[in-house]
Amino acid sequence: MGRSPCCDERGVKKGPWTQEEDEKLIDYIKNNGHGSWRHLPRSAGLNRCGKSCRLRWTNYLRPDIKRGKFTEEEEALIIHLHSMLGNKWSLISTKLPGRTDNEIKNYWNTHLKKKLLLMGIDPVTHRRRPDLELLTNLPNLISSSNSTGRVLTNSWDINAFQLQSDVVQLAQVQIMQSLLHALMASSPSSSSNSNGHPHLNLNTLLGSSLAPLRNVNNILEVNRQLEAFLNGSTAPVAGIPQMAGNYDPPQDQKVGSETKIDGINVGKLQVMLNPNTIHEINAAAEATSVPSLVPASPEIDTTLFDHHFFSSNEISAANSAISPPFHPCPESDAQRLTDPDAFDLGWEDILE
DNA sequence: AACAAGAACAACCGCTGCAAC
DNA sequence: GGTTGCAGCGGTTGTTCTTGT
Repeated sequence: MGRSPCCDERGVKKGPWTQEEDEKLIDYIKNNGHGSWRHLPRSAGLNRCGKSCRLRWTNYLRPDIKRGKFTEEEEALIIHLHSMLGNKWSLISTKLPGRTDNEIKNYWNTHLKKKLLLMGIDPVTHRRRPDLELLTNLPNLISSSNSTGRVLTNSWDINAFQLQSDVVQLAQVQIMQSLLHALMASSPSSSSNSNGHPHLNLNTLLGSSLAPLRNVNNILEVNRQLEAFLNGSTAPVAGIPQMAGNYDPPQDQKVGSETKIDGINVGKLQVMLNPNTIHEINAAAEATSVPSLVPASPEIDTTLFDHHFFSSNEISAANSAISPPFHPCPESDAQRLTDPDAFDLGWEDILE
């Protein structure tokens, strides 16, 4: 039943196009039009599938294609249109003459997405995300926190890091809060992943009954537990349930040298606190508790469609094309947060 | 100069919607 | 109404280029 994909044809060439192939295709279409893409390759003397010919023509060989860098105006327009349409690249490309959907899609994925993230804007929702802002600045924050050139050792060695700014501390507190708040929503899970690597399940580590971290004291305890965990020590800390299972890190992963799990320097994640600012941080942390979850994609609202760019017909067509509309929360994500089996985070996951 | 890592880009793959039969 | 063929779309992958060490 069904048809075989055109590209299943045996002996059909794949991969980059040669100049000779390009010329053949251009000549043929100039003289005959593309007609049926399926039959074009044979007629044009090309050993390619029709789909490949169509893609090559529409994305690169068409005479009306505009090459070169995107202008700032085009960038702004893409962002604007994406905020209204989502990943409807073909629709977006109709508003950028000479640009193909593929080109816009690639440009979005390689440039614009990162640009928005750096601005602290969620590229999916186009809303401001304070947590993202902080996370994307994490490398800078960490490097500034490590600017003294020494390896972080004792998190409660309060006087050890005088150069660390309060801003960095607050950022780290917020990051930890965000991460842990999410982790708290899950139940404990196994202590190793499918690769057999030990996994640091913070929920297990802290105990599921622990209230969400809302003040620095709790974060200090987390930090203490982390170090105990990394040192292979399971000595309980007052008020915090003992973690299940032991993790004995290799000698070169002990805290005090380069503390690593799966090659990632987790020591850098530790939260340093200056006692002089504890009260301020506490207050700030309280005020900047974990932002409420933002839907993975916004609900589409046709009233937002800019009539400067779209006719009424296009608006209704776009609206029907976006089917189903944006999902408030992907099921997989929701499951990740509630299903104890599905929720098995390693540091790589967290850092990602 | 050599190599590795990351970025950018081109092309492919699988799916969907639509029209013809 | 079901099947088939086709074009188009969006996600993903593979290759090439660039930059840093």
